[in-house]
Amino acid sequence: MREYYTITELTREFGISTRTLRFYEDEGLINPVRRGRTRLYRPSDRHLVRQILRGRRLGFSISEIREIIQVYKAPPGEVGQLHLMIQKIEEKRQHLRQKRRDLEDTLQELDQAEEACVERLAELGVKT
Amino acid sequence: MREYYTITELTREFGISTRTLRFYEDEGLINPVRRGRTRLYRPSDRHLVRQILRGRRLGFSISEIREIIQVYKAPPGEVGQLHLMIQKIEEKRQHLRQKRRDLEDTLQELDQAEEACVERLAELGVKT
DNA sequence: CGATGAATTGACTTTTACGTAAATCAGGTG
DNA sequence: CACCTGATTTACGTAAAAGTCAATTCATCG
Repeated sequence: MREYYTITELTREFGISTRTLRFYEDEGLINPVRRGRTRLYRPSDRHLVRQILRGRRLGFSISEIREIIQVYKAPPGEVGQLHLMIQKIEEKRQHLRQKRRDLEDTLQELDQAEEACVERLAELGVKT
Repeated sequence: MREYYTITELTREFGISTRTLRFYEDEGLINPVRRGRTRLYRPSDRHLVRQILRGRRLGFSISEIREIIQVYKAPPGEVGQLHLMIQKIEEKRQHLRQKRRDLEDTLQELDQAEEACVERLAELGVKT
């Protein structure tokens, strides 16, 4: 496992622009270290980027992604904070479960649509 | 089952604004009938709205939602079109499967995060 | 040493998905 | 009829998430 990645390496790996990476940094989602002014991304930063993009694909906003990322970090030291955190996590899970329902419903309707197409083809005497 | 719904009925049912419904109409996603200038939504329109909102929650853009909705409609009459349609459907399914992977991965990381919290609580001598 | 190519910062622009305001209209009610 | 309520149209505004462009800096290779 490499120690550092450059910004362009990550843009290529993930198919995003440097602007996007810097934007996520401005938004406080990642914190690459610097050598001079140049950003160096650690494996942990790289993994964060992966998580961010996952959130993006799932339609979460930057601030929602920020909240999810908070959760991934080391657990807090105080008992009250820990309970709050667990509560937050459950909340996130609810959102994801809603999305999963939406997803399964959509998949099912796609199946139905395909079936209709296949039937129509059969009616037209096309062999499948 | 009701024959028609007014625009405000739908806004209340789905928790969206009239602006949003009219916007979706401008975008060609729905086509309520009219009595005079007033929009009347049929059960089929209502179902479309439900599908649109599902797509929205999953992070699809309007044009992606438009494509998905196309697929839900009655299958085309021509063989070539039918094959194209089936191809499109498979494509959509791929996108949804990607989202499902993202979703499961995120859920798993949330589980890990929660476990870390619980362990930390245990270390602090808090009974669960 | 000079040029070349990657990286940075900052400012401005764009696209998407609506929000909001103003003016108008239709239809029921007292 | 005056009025109110709910709907419509038109037009402009806006926040989020980047894209784009320009000016600079910096390292390093020949």
